[in-house]
Amino acid sequence: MHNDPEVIVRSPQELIGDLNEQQAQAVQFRGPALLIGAGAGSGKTRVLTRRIAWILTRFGAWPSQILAITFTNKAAAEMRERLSTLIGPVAQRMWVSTFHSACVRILRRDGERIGLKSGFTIYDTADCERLVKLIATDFNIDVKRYTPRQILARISDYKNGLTGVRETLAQYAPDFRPGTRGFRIGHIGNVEELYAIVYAEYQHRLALANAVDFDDLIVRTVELLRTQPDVAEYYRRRFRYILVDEYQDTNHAQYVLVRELAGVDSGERPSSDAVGAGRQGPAWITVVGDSDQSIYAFRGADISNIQDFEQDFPDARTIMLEQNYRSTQTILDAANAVIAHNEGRKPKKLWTAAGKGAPITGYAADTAQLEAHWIAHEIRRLHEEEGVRYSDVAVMYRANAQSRSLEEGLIQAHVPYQLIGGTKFYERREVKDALAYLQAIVNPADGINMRRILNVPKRGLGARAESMVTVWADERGLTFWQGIEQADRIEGMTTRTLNPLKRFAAMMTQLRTFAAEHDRQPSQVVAEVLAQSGLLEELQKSTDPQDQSRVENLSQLQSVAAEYEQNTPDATLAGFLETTALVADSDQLPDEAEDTGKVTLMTLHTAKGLEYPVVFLTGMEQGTFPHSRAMEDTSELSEERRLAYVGITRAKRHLYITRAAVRAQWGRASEMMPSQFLDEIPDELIDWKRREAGVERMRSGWGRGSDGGSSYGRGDDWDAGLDEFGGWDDGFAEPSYGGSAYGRSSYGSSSYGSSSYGGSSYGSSSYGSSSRGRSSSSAAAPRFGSAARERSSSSSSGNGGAHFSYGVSGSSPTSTRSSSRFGSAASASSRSGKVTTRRTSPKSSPKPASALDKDNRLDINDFHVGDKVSHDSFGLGTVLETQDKGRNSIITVDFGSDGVKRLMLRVAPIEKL
DNA sequence: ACCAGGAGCCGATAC
DNA sequence: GGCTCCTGGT
Ligand SMILES: Nc1ncnc2c1ncn2[C@@H]1O[C@H](COP(=O)(O)OP(=O)(O)OP(=O)(O)O)[C@@H](O)[C@H]1O
Repeated sequence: MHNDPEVIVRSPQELIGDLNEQQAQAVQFRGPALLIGAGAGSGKTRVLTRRIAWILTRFGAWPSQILAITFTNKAAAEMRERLSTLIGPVAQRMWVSTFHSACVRILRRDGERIGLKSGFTIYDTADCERLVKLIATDFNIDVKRYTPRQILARISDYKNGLTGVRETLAQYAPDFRPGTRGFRIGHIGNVEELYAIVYAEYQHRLALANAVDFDDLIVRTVELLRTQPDVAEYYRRRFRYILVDEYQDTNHAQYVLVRELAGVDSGERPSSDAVGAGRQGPAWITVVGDSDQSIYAFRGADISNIQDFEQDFPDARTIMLEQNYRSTQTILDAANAVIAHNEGRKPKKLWTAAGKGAPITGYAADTAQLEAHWIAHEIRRLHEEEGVRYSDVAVMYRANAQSRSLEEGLIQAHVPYQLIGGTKFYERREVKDALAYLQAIVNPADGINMRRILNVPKRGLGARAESMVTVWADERGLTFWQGIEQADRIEGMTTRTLNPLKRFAAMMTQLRTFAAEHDRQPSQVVAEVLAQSGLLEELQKSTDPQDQSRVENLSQLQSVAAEYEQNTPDATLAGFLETTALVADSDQLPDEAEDTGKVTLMTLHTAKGLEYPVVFLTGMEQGTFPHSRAMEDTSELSEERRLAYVGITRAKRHLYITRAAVRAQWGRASEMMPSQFLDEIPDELIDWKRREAGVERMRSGWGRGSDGGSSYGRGDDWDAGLDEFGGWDDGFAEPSYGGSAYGRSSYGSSSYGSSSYGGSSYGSSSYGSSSRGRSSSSAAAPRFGSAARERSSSSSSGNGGAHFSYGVSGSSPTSTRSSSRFGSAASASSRSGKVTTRRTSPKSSPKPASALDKDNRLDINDFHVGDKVSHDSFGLGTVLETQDKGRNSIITVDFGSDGVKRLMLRVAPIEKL
């Protein structure tokens, strides 16, 4: 055995001594293909880490021979961290990363071979949408009918399934040639034809722009390996052990990637004398996953990858882990009961030695606000009475939109929290603008980013200028940037446009020179861009209070760049941009050991792989969770159920499940029925603090109490007051609790900003993973103290330099106005579940008419000065003036307190009284 | 070319 | 409640 001298050799005892029988077997397993299948919390990740250490020390592998794939950057950093303690600092040099990061690395090295130049740009979803929109406009495609989103989803499906442009074209549009100028889509007999055409053009333009989208990172790497045998050979020799975590959420492209990297189909024979995978033959593959936790089908994850593993890989073995080390029996029972409702799965026997533990606590609130209120106060109670640390509590929800009311509840109760996900820092407009400059500098062929910045800040280069350059450049087969460079050769260009164009070109050239000279100091390039472009200046001059926080975001961007620079030995501008493209929500999560003193709020999806002593699953309602769009279809519903399973199994000791009887959405209130998942949990596991909401109780009649009412009583006194008095009628419009606490005062300061983006979110933790150690963010010592202080002080932790607070404005709470929407009762009893509840009107609009050809057929001549009219949003008004302009007639109405409005009659939602 | 205001459209989950 | 598109006016 030839161990890497830098690897600390661990004894078997150290590596498997504290594992159970199956775990130990999995760690030591010798063979080309191993699936560690297991239920939640059975130690899969732990086993995977130990197995890596085992391979290194017992099979004599070198760290460079290992490729370990995790689901998130965060998980990669954590695994690397654990490996460091096991085998020493060499771990930092190992390939432990997500599929995407690994592929970027491969493509940066060898992408040239398939036409990707080294500075290639990674488009995010917004960029891709812009590109599709551009194509759609060029091709005369009705984006109302075929939304860019829809088209992109289809393209993504193609890619995840490794279906290439050539195939789709051959099948659906054999005559189309991408890049044909002046192409217009005519009558499409077949939607597939349209998709195929856009897909082809989209790929064509990506190639011209030297850009890739997220899916391409995988797909093009597969292409690279498949078409360039010597490159494939290189990686096959190099990676002798490939390990993949969360294998149930891999898609087809990723599956093929693993196969290609491992050389499973190369037909090469393994060296017979090797202890492990040896030097030749297919690499040894270990995958880890739980089919019941597959929750990313919507982005192509294919559960059959894990289900068929044994058939797919020669000599594959499966080892099941069955002991759960995380949760109490009660929590496991609930999880098992729920997931048992999914059809066509192999039942698992998962057990725990932990004992029953506390019952699950249930709570049915009247509204989402009250749900949040109850949760917040319960968390505070746990903290104050039971000494639970805030950072040991997580609040989870199905969709990001739900976080708002929860945040408000927590703020009111002075519970410090940290929100993970939602709108991301790098997606903010000003940050995206600055990044677009950087992209355009690194890769001027990138037309999307170049176009984006052409007139940001305003330079008098609008749509006309843009299209003139585009047309001229297209005709000559040049890029947009080349068009700009040669703008003075464009005919018919006025000096009014030409001058700013030339200035723009000069500025960009200058910035490019600067960037080339300072490639190792991205932060300096950022600073230069901010100054030279005028981005900063425009915002600084602005009086809009929002722009103040935008300035701070930009300065934050600069400190992020500085930090990247410090933590990355071979820092480059392109490298920096790459890290910004690949950040995920989960990167905002605090480090494992860290006590932030804050409750964590996140979606169920981001919660995957995590664990918390106390978990709140919120919004347990039909339509919310399971989500309305997923309720019709069995397979989507199954996925929702798996998501519920994931959620439940995040809890170690205490699980809460809550729901609201009324939830505001689209500004309207809808009645929500209890989630069917609640019915699927055995009732005796749940201690309902409040089983029915006020509305529901009123309907089923007071006298009877709740439907079988086992545990109604205890703990009810607290909310009894709310129920009877604040709960339903008054309480909805204007909550009676807390007196005037609903007021603005508690929103003051920077609480929003610091809790969302502050702390380690975008500072240290984001970048630790990209290279070396995690920048010692351990400096952020846990602080306790008054909740309020905790919140406002947190913004200064971590990164040196600019802390930023993010606009407080516009986030004032609005108590939902109900306007009697639910007088018409669905007489269902509260726990009947199982039925679609939401009274949203069925979407049956066949052709959404564009606003252009919209006409309410009102005649201006029917209106006279002094007439009373009623407007959908402004209410009652008096006609002041009418202007007969035919189709574009204008009516001026005085709406009293809402002011005087000039309305276009054709589209105005008004009615003559 | 740019701004303001109005209307209508939507909206899951995310690398 | 939030975002984008549209319009008319500057
Ligand atoms: N042999 C063991 N002894 C004690 N604790 C263990 C053992 N194995 C795992 N654990 C603990 O159990 C918990 C769950 O482990 P881990 O996160 O690896 O599970 P998992 O299978 O990846 O879970 P999930 O699939 O739900 O994300 C962790 O807190 C881990 O430390």
